[in-house]
Amino acid sequence: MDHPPSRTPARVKDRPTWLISRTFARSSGLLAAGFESYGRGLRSYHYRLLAALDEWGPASQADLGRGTGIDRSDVTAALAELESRRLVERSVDPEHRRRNIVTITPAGVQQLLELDNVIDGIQEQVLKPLTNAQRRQFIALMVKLLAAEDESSMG
Amino acid sequence: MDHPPSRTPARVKDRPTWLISRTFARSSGLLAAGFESYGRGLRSYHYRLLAALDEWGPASQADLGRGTGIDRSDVTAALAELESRRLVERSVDPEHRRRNIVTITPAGVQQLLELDNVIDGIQEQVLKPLTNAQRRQFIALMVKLLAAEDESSMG
DNA sequence: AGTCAATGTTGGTAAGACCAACATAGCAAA
DNA sequence: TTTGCTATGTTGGTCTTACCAACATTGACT
Repeated sequence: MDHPPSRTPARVKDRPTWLISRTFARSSGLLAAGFESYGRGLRSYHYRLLAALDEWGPASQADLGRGTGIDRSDVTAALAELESRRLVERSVDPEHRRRNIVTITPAGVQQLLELDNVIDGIQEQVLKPLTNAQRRQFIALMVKLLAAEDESSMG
Repeated sequence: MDHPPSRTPARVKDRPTWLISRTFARSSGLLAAGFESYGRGLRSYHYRLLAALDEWGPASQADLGRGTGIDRSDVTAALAELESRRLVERSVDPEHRRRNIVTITPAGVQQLLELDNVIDGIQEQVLKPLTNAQRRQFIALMVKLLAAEDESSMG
């Protein structure tokens, strides 16, 4: 899943960028293991797309891409896989025949709920070393760290 | 560099694993931009290897791999690039002719110092939204989060 | 001497995040 | 209305990080 260094150079090991990358490696390793075991071959793109469809209702592929931050071409590929598993349906928008309307199916909703459970369990594993107060702090700090990004992407 | 989602599904956006992945995207984006502008074509593998050589002295490729957490095959490739830039030298270990002894050159040390400056500047950019106290908290929380991993990799 | 582990190398894979180019569809300005 | 721009979905790439498998060679242990 991940080969952590056994010592790590001193100039590297306390730098925030390094800690962030190790934290990400740990988190994404656990996530990958979870998808591997319980995700039926789906990955994070699929999960994000199912979640977006469930929460925002039917949407075009371009809108899904913009909403989830996934590139149009990757949306196409991921939706093809979801469609082949009958988790979503694609139909041509009658008002704009170039556009597809993507809808989540009942089976897709079911799959999404299962993935929700798996992913919730992984949050717990990732944060296990922290107390509840520390978890809240950690989350709040990341939200603050990312607020600038959100603002800039609004414009 | 990174296409942040414009909305992000609710079930995704507050999960720690998501925040961690966005934080990493931001951090590694800034890092990549820094390497792009000032790194003369080097990337993080090169930096980690130079740092390891500078701090621990000459080492075999296998030791470098274990010490830095970089796979043997990736060490080979990265060292070849460093060698072609005369930032490291490789010579056969007389006591074990299968093994290479890798040494950082003065030019390599020089390059490492330049990269140090670039990377230090990026720490500042990454943490900019946080106060000093928050930065310390954030770092401490990640260290705690990763402590378990370090223990397990010792055994 | 024979087996086994370590070393460096080649070549491959996978996910995530990108980009360029294309045909088609609709819109808007000329 | 024709021309030109933009949006859409699709195909087919690239790149980085992180892996794994296989191989010949080398040395060490039995």
